[in-house]
Amino acid sequence: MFESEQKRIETQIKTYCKEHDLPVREIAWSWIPFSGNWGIAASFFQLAADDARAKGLKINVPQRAQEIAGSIADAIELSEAFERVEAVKGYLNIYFSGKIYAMRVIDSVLREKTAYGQGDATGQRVMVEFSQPNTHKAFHVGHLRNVILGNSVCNILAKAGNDVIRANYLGDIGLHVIKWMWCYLKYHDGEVPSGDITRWMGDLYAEATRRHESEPEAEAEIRALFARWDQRDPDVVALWERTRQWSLDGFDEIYRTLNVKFDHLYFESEVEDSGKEIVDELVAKGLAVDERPENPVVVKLDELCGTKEKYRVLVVLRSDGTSLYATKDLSLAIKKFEQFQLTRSIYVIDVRQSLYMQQIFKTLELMGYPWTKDCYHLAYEIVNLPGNVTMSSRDGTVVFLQDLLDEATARALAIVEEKNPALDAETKQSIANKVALGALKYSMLSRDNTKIVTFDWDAALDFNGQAAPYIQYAGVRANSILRKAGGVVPAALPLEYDLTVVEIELIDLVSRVPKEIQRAAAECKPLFIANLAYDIAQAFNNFYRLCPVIQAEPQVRDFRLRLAAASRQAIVNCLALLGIETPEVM
RNA sequence: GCCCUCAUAGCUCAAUUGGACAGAGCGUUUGCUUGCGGAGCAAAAGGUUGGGGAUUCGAAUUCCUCUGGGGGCGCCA
Repeated sequence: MFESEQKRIETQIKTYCKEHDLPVREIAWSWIPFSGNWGIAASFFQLAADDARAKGLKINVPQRAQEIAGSIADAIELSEAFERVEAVKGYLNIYFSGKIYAMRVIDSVLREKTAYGQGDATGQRVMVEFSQPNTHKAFHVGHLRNVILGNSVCNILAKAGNDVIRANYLGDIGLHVIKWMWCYLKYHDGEVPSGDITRWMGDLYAEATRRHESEPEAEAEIRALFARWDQRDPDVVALWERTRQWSLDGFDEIYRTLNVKFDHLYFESEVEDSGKEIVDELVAKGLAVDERPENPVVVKLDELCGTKEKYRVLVVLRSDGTSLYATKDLSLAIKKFEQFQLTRSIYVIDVRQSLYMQQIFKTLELMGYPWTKDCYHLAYEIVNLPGNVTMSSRDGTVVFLQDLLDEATARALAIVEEKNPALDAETKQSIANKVALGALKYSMLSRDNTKIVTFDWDAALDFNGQAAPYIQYAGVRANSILRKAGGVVPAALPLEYDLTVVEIELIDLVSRVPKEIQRAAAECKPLFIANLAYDIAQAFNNFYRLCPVIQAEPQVRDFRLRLAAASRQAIVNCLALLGIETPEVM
């Protein structure tokens, strides 16, 4: 908001240091705590310590830092954008001119609207691969975190100024698909899915797994079917195409419900053949060892890298010549960069794949691809059930996505009925969807990627406290004020009264949106945005309680209307980055 | 055995990336609606940041070590 003025002050400080024989260093600005007034702060401890070291002096650092801050405070000349400067406990605090700052923040939010927070174009093209569901399998709450996180990271990266390609990589072939088809042919031939497609597919997969374990002849039959697939037996291929489509239709439905879109779809089946060529190349280059048919084709990474028990061994092809996950992933990585000229490739995959991802990247590096340094595994922890039980479609310990969504929406709808009985049914349903989905998404995005989420029905369906509905509600309240005031946001106007502390805090938080977006993008952490959205909502509720808007005198009223509109916009923008919609009423 | 990861209020999590008094929600206790929407607000109680050491003017944050959870480690994905 005050970048140019800030630069000028930095120059002044550096000049002062030069003139007074002090070390010159970059100034790291931070916010001033204890809000009430706002501005920027820089500490001088480091500078004081460096100075003492350089001159061989023994000093009390905090005291010396305070002296330096004090004399800089005296020497500095402020433009009218700043109100005052003071030295406190070794910090130099420079307070913005409240009125100018407040106007700038609100004006820019209302001018830019949904684009508020949009960063300058970085020229970077980033592909984010996420979701990666397997066809012929269930889609449960454990898969939800990936989709929600990946989607939000895409939103944030794009908002930060990157050209983002949203990619999905579907596991449409492999042993699990063959197993599914075996069970289908033997026990369900001719059946078609009804109702919830994904669940139907998932149930059949669970049955296949059960039968595979209990029926002695299963193993041989499944292997025979795999062989027919490998020969591209037309009947098997036709069945595969038909059943695969069922899953894809089911996934489309889920993505539509979650409001998630992809720019590009990759299928495992399309990189299988090229993957096998990569394996040949690896063997030819001496990077992989082919000991078939006794052993599979492996890349002995530790031997190649001179490391011990770090990268282990990557198996790239089965001894019978069929492909593995790694076969296809190597090929896919190359395809991505060639196809889209990426500057960065992000894989949103759970933390259990960390070693595997390192192996893939290392192998590609050994093959000589210079872009492997631009590949990044965004690891997140999994969603467990209470008692540290991992969700597993095989063991039937899953919470189905649809069940969760239905339950959440039903509860949200009941509350809307209670709060807003006059609304028409369609509006109520739409609000319930936004609230329920918001609550689920927020609960997964408001904690660090490295933290395990323990799924708990009550926690997932709690609409109170630090949760999306609280934030949405703040936006709705702002909307309500604006509606009552005639639905028109007043044009920009000069600020003619002294702001209260709560207004200042609110404006301060609203002003942080662009910087937090950059920070969240740099670290792929939607958490930062989730926290900020909550802080803004909380500050808005304070404002709502303490600062009358509609009954205020005209000039105050108009400014506060603008502040309410800006607050709502900031909330809407932040929630949008998390993939959460803000309703008009709720 | 090797590697990764987590440990902060009774519970679930934050903490501007090494800075100013470690903050929220839930739960507990006590209050607040002829006032712009109570899915809200205010107050109280709750902490030796798992233990120990090191670096630093300064450590929840970095390093070492120990303890305790979770995960991964040659033909699953």
